Amino acid sequence: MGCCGPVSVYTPAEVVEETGFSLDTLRYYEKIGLLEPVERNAAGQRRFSQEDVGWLGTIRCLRDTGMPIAQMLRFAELVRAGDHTIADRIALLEEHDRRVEAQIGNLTERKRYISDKISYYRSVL
Amino acid sequence: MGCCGPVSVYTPAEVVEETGFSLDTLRYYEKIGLLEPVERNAAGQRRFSQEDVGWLGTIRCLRDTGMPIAQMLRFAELVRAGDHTIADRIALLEEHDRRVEAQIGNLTERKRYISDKISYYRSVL
DNA sequence: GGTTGACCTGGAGTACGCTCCAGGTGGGAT
DNA sequence: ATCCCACCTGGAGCGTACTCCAGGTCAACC
Repeated sequence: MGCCGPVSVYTPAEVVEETGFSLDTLRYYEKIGLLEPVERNAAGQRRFSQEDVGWLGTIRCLRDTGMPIAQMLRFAELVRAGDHTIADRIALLEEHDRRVEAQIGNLTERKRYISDKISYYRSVL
Repeated sequence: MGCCGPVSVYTPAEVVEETGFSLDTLRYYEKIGLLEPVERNAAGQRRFSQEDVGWLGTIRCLRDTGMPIAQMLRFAELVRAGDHTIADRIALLEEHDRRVEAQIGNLTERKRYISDKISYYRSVL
């Protein structure tokens, strides 16, 4: 924020708490470049920025909707490359959005089959 | 069916076509017991029954809604064990049904976040 | 009756996404 | 000062669900 205010910084434990990712997963994400190299304190321990935590929120959303890591990596690269990639980011997210929609449709349909099966079993009892 | 009519029988290729599972997957499912030992012709080649194909349809539905193989195996065992397991089958399917519902809810919520992100990016362009 | 292609088996390998471990350092409360 | 616990690294291991392969057999059509 300002030049003098305390910039919010998170310890690994805090980020685990806030994002729901395990510490191992956070290190893994950093290792593969899904997370940019995280700041360290004098002892070499990670100190995550507010921005890191926000980005992890995005990651969480994409992961939970089934985006493979490889594609998240591509998205991360677009984000890092700057504003001229915004159209590409939109394209990527729109494609993903369509896949999520398809997933929801699929699940909804399959759920009907399961419910029917349950009804059938109930009728047999 | 009758004692003399042709019982419908499917070659591996036909089952692949109808179920969308690969031949390797079908063999794998048989190996782990998700499919009961499939009938063979004189040469040892599989000849799937109508029942097998129907069961594979159920498997497809459960798989596509994210049921792990271990749980499908438990379900398969219940089915094989006979009618006295129907209450257990209902319980299993109901629990799965709730998970599917939760999945749909989750996806729907996440999808909103993604759509919002797209809108944001659009507004920036 | 010869060729092509579907199918067979057992077992190894792959892809993905973490998760765990050993061995070690540093911070911070008492 | 001491102790404990969080954290560090590099690398190995794991769980899930297939997928592929080599080497071989049979069927079916020309």
